[in-house]
Amino acid sequence: MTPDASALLRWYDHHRRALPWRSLPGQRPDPYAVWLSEIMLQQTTVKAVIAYYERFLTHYPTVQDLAAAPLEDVLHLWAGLGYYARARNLHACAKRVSERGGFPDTVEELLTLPGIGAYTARAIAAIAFGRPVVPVDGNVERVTARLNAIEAPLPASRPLLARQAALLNDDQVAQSRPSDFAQALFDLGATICTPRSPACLTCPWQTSCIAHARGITAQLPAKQPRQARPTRYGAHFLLHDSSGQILLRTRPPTGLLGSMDEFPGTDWRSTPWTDEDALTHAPCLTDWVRRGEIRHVFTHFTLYLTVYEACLPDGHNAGIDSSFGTFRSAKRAALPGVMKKCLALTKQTPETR
DNA sequence: TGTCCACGTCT
DNA sequence: AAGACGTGGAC
Repeated sequence: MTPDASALLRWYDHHRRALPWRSLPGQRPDPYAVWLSEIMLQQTTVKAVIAYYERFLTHYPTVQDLAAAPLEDVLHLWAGLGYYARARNLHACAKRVSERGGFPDTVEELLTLPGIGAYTARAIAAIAFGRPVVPVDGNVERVTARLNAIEAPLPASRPLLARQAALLNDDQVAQSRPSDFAQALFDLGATICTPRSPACLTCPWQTSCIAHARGITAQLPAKQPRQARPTRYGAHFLLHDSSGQILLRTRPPTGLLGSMDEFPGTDWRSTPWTDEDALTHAPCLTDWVRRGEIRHVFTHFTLYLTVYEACLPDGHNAGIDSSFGTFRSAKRAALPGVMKKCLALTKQTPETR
């Protein structure tokens, strides 16, 4: 049976989270703000997003401002948030939206924009434009799996979960407040129906939850075990010049860390490097100091990097091949988290960064 | 230390 | 259409 949308909305009216991209009750939301927040929230927690969201809005108050900015600047602002294809798509999407004079207000049209898929199209349509659709994110999947006690493991159960989630909308009350209903589902998943130890005692849908009745809430949704993450190894070289700049290069525009900056280094292979072996890939022959090792976990592999550092005496930077990059300010670079970890191992003082 | 969260989109 | 794609925090 369909759970009671009224009960959820009553709960939401009292317990909604105050988030920077949420307009006050009764206020019309800014589609730009909704879109920006939804792109940032893909695969990323609210806590991590808030500071980035505020900085983006300060730098680019409108979608036209964002569209007019160089991609470099956008990537610099995004650096550290991860999944950098989102930033590249964000910029491309801003240009499209700016050209067409605003965001489209239907799921179908939203789906044609870069970086907007099934979830985000529905989230924007519901939250910004009041379309009666249910965006299905990880929260909603979890709520749905529990409400219906769906024991089949993800990802195979995904289509079924999406169909069940759509049924939540078979309720006049839900359809009368699509924006609040969608956000109420997110908040329920984030604060009550949490992955571990859900707070069923205070859940507005407790009485219609089959998993709760059966006592299997914490085990749902079931997941297919993931395969082990392989390990890779590399070495990177942090070379300072006499003016406090550092040797940096920009990665290729697609693929892993696409268009982001990095310190020159070896490739990332499945066997460790010896110092001797790694140093043959250094940008120049000099007194390299081994600063240590960092560990970084990507989605599909774990990476160990050895970090070497050296300072180039005056007037020696001309001898470095351009394939190793150029001397630039690390502060202004678009450094992904893994490169920031390398930088943190160096001996330089914070103000030189 | 290692596992999970974390579907979200694109190719 | 299965795999690529980051990060940080909870436990």
